Amino acid sequence: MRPVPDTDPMPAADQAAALRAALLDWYDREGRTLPWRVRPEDRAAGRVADPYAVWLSEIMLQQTTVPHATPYWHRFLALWPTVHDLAAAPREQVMAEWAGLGYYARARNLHACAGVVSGELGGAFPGDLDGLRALPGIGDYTANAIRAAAFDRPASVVDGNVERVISRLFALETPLPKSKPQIRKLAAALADPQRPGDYAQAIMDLGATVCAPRSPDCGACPWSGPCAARASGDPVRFPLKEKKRPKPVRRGAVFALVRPGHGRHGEKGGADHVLSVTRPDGGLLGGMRALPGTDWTEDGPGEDARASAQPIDAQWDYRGAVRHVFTHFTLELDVWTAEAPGDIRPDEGEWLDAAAMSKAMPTLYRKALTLALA
DNA sequence: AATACGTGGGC
DNA sequence: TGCCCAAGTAT
Repeated sequence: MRPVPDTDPMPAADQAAALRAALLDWYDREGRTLPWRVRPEDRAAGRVADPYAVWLSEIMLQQTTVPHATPYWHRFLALWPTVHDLAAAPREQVMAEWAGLGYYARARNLHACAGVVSGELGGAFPGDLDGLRALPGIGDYTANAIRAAAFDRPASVVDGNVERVISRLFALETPLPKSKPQIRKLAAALADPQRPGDYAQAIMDLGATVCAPRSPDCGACPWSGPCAARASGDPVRFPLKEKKRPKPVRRGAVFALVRPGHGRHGEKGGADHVLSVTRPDGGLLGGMRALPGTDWTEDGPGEDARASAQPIDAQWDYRGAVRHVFTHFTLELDVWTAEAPGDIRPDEGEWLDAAAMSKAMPTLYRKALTLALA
C-alpha cells in the first residue's frame, strides 16, 4: 500500500473531535435563528422539526439567498400547511407563487415531489439517503440536509459554504470543481455523529456569516486556530476556482397584446388584460406564464421571424428593450405592444388581468410587461 | 464531465 | 458597470 503523503490534510480523530466541539460551541452561541430551523433551545422546549417545512426551505434555498427565499417560504406554508395540501394544489398556482424565485425546475419538481410523498408515501418524507435522493428535485446535498435538519440523523452536507470552509481550513490548492471529491471526504470525516443536525447547520452558518467569500471575519471564527488559509495570510485566495467562459448575448422580441379594461356594458374602466402563454416544460423558464414572443438567438429575430411570432396581425408599437442577465447568457429583449380589437380571438394564450399576470411571471417578463404598459 | 438552469445584492 | 456569489439538480 502506498504511504499516505505527509501533505494529506485528513485530520486525525482527535483533531476532528476538537474541530466539532469548537464549531458546535460556536453554533450554540452564535448560530442563526431561522424560521424553519429547530435550534438546541427549541428542542429543549419540546419543539420538533417538520420534515415538510424543512424540505420546502431546502428546495427554496438551492442557489438562493436566505433573504430572498424567506418570504416565499412563509407564503407557501400559509397557503399549503402540509404536503397533502401542496400536492392537491393546481400546478399552475404553485408555479405562479414561485414566480421571481428563479430556477423554475425546482417548482415543477417541488409539486411532483409533493405528489409522490403525499400519495405513495402516505405523507411521510423518507429518513434515509436513498429514499430522499430518489425524490424529484432532491440531490446529494438536499438529501443530506433533510436527513440532518429534519431527522437529526448522521449526514454530511456539502454546499457552497462548506466547500469554501473546507477549502480554507485545509488550504486546498486544487481548484473547484476538481477538488469536490476531496472536499466531500474531508467534510464527511469532520461531521458530528452525535449532533448531526446542529453540526450540518453550524458549518453552513459558519460559511454564511463568518467565513464569507470576500470578507471573512477570522477573528470571530472558531476554526481560525487550525485554519491553514488563515495561516497563509491570504484566506480569500481560497477556494481556488477554474475561470469561467464569457457570457454570450442573445436577442429576442416579445409582444404584449393589450385588451383595455371595460365594464360589463362596455363602458370605460376596469382592469386591462394582456394575452399570456405558458412556456413548455423542460427549457428556460419552463412551465411559467410568459408573454408570446420569438426564439432567442445570437443574431436576433429578423422581420420575418418577428412577424410570424406576433399573436395577431395588428399595429405593433416598439416600446424599447429590456436587458436581463441569466446564468449563462445575457438577453436583450425587444418589447412590442398593440391594442387588441374587442372581438379578436388569438389562436393561443389566455387573457389575464395585467397586475395578476405580472405577479405570476418570471422577472424577465415582469420587466417586459412593465415597459410595455408604461 | 460539462452544461443548462434565475435572480438580486454586494462591491 | 460588471463580476462574483447564494443551502444544487438534472441530464
